[in-house]
Amino acid sequence: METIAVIDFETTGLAPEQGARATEIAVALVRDGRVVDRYQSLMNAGVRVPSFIQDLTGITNAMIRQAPPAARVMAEAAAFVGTCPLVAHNASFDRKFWDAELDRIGLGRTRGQAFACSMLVARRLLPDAPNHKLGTLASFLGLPAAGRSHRAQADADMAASLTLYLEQEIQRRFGLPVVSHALLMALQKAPRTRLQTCVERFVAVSA
DNA sequence: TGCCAGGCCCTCTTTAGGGCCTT
Repeated sequence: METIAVIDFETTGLAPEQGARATEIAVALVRDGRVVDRYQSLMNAGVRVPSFIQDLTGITNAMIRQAPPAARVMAEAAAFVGTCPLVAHNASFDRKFWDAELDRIGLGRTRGQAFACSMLVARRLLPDAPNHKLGTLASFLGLPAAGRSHRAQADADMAASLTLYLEQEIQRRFGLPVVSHALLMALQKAPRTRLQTCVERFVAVSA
C-alpha cells in the first residue's frame, strides 16, 4: 500500500527567492486511509521572524533561537519522508521551500518524487466550497480539529485529513477501489469539466 | 519599518486583468 507524505511549512515570508526561510516543518505520513506517523520541528535558519508572521503563526524569535539548526531539521525531515510522494495544500508554495531548504544542504537536486496539491484537487472536486483555504475546507467538510492553525503540525494534519477525504470522494464518485498519488497528480491538472475522462484515461493507461 | 512571488484559473478572455492561495 502506497505511503504519502503530507507536509506543511511555516516560513518568514512567501518566497525563498526573496530571502524567506522556513521556521517550522511538519510531515504526516498517510497510509491505508489514516495518518500512520508524524514528524515536526521548529528550525533556526538564523533569520528574524517578521512581527506579522509572529502574529500569524505564534512562532516567535525566542522560539526560533532555541530551535535546532535548519540544516539538521531538514536532513531529518528528508530522511523521514524518504522516497514517499508528497502532498501539500497549495503545493507550489511548500515545494519551493522544500527544494530551497534542501538545496542549501546539498540535497535539493535529489528529489525524485512528485508534489501533489490538495488545493488544486479540491477546487475540482469541491467547486461549491465557500473558498479553498485549508481551514475553510476543513470546516466545510467537518474534518477533525487539528489544533492551532498556521502551525505546521496542525496544518499538515488538516491537509492529511483533506487528502484522505478527497481520495474517498474520488473513489466514491468514479467507482475506484483505490486512489494513487499519481491519480491525484493527473486530476489536479485536468479541466474541471473533464474529470471523468481524466480518470478513465488514467485507469486505462495504468491497467 | 515596509516591502516582496508566482502558478492557477475565471472571465466583462485569448493582443489581459485580477482574484485566489500559501507565510
